[in-house]
Amino acid sequence: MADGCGMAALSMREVTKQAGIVPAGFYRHFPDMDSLGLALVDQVGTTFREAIRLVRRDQLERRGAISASVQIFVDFVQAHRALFLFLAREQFGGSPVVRDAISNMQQLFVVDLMHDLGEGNRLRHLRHADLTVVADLIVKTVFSALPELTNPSPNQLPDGRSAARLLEDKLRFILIGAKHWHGVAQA
Amino acid sequence: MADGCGMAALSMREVTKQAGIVPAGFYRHFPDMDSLGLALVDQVGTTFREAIRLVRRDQLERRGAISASVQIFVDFVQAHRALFLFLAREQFGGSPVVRDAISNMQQLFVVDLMHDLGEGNRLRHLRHADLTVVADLIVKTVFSALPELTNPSPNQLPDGRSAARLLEDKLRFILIGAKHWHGVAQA
DNA sequence: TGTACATCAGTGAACGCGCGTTCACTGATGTAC
DNA sequence: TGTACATCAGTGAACGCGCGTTCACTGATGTAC
Repeated sequence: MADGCGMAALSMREVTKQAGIVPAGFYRHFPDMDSLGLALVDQVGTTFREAIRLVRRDQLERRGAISASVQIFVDFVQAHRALFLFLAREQFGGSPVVRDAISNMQQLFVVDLMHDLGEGNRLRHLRHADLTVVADLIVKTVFSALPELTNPSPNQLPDGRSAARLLEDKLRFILIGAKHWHGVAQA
Repeated sequence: MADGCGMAALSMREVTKQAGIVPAGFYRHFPDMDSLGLALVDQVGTTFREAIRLVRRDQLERRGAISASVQIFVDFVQAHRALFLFLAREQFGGSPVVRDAISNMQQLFVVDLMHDLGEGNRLRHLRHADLTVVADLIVKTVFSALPELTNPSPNQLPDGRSAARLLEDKLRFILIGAKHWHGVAQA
């Protein structure tokens, strides 16, 4: 998958060849390719949560700025590049069952993030529904930055800006918006 | 493709069967599946631009609110569901050449949007680089909302909130953030 | 310590199938004179 | 108006190939007694 396409373009025989076993050996591990996909979603979910834990710990211990959090996350993503590449590719394009699994995982992150945001002082004025929107926006923004972040040549973004810096500024815009949000009446 | 997966899971023979011609007939129209993909990107690009034109005209004539713009866009997407479904699926998961084409198209939208945002009065305080970030954030947010917007059962979002309403609020947060942004010193 | 048995990842051969691609063809439509 | 020719979307048969899946098998490792 490192070459370019998603799992759909990958045959079971290619997987076994890469793994160094005979095609029939695949069935000793998974009944079909969808199960492999689900196992990978599980793995990337665990890894992602580990990254979140790192960021959160940094926030607690050092009250770190956004830029520090993003840097921690980006480094983590690049250290597990293959796994996050899988996530980036399959989040929309994968088979329905894999896509659903990723979507569920994403929803868990949104709920977690809502709690985190709600506990701080800066966003106390947001109602539950508003927090949902902000958390969903942040999570989707991070997910849609994954293709750039997993790109091995990270300097090809317009403006010469790095992918990490771009994500950082986006989050800043969102959080400033959340800070100045005063309910639906604003519409 | 309406069933669930992306183009990668689609064989050329299935396409011809759906089109009602014999497999060999495919080559009268495209040399390979990638060319079909590029043609579809072209088509969805034209359609997308038409949607943008509609929204922009509404903004000029009626100084419409965000909610009106989003509604126009969402209606348009649902009227061309199959095409935007293709866009949603292939934006990350497609073959490299299709993905690049979509990414280029996206970049054109960002540039256009930067001009639009820069011409208004509300965001005059943003520098060029800041405008880039906001425009990119908005475009990516809209693109990542496409899977929900093209979903035939749009009421399955958490909170009972409609996909259109969710997108609307996200854009509001972003624009409020942009309005209150005061340069990198804010970091 | 030694023997008998269970477990299980990996083997290798075989199967039927749908795939992409080729080719010479047909037959309708449009155009030149 | 009529004839000759060019164009070109679609045909149908055929090809070799990689695919997913099956099966009885091997042989290493772990466990019971």
